[in-house]
Amino acid sequence: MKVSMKTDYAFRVLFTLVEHYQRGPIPIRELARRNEVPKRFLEQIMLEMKAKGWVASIMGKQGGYVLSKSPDKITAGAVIRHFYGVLAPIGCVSVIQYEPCSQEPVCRFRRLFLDVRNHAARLMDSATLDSIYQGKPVRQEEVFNMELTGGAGI
Amino acid sequence: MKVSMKTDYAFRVLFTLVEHYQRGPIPIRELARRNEVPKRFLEQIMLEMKAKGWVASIMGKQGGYVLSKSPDKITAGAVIRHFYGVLAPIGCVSVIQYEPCSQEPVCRFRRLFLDVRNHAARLMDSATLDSIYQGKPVRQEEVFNMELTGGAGI
DNA sequence: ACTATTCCTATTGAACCTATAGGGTTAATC
DNA sequence: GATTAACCCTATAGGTTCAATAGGAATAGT
Repeated sequence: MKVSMKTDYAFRVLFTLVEHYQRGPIPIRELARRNEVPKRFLEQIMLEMKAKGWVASIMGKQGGYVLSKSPDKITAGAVIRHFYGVLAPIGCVSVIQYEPCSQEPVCRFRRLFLDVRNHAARLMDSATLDSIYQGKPVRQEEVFNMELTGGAGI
Repeated sequence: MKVSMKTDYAFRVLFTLVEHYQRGPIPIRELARRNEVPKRFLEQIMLEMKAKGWVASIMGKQGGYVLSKSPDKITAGAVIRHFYGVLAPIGCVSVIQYEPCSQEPVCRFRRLFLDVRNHAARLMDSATLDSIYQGKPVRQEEVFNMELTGGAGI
């Protein structure tokens, strides 16, 4: 998959807004500073998120951004799908961006990609900003433990 | 993830070689024709696969490529990891290409990406060319069925 | 010698990603 | 009503990666 910086930045900022849910707007300057995101770049990201209806803006002095939906109504899948475009590893197993392939009738590895896509989709779409926010941050040691206990290196 | 064309082409050709396992070499020209891969591009791919020890070459006239390992000894994970580089959705959950991130101590969505990575790794590394070859090709209808039965669009 | 093949390196063209830039609009505050 | 601090919009630059093409060298069967 390899998620883009835009997706990463979007998530960072969304969680800052979750923390301040219903406690007034936060200006881009502050969102950028806290999450180490280039301010000008973040402007574009915020406009996109506004268009998606995830955040609302208050213009003028003392303005800023607020979360415009309840944190349990925004899924990680929606965010990733918007900023990254598609989660399917290959076009022929994508539902929203299906691409025909001449090899389909004889293709042998499609099943595998379909399984990966389905699991990713299920996880991403059942995770909301709220449920993620409740969960504990993951430390790097757990990644290595995973490796030692059977997970393969990736 | 969005696997590269190189990965796609590599898989196509590998399965052609599986079909002909222990039945003599197949020239690139033929591999390219059958799998609709640009011949010159395939040359590079074959050289990489040779370096990885998956295929062997017979030079000169009547030459070509053969699978050099048993089909149950080559995993989909190995192929994807070589041609795509990394399956982890984000550097901070990658074992083989870990990238530090200043946000790690406060990051809330890492767990999700870690889960996606782990499941993908498990599937990819337990699937061999042989096991995939035994399975039936997947038709597009199944993808849409998945959509209707709860899988989200991706 | 001829021919069909693999081998190696370079380069091109396109697309995408990240970020920056310039200037316009809105509204609170003094 | 001027000032100021914020959002809004479009364009574009610089870098990287991907996909493919190109030219030719090495190898070996006939």
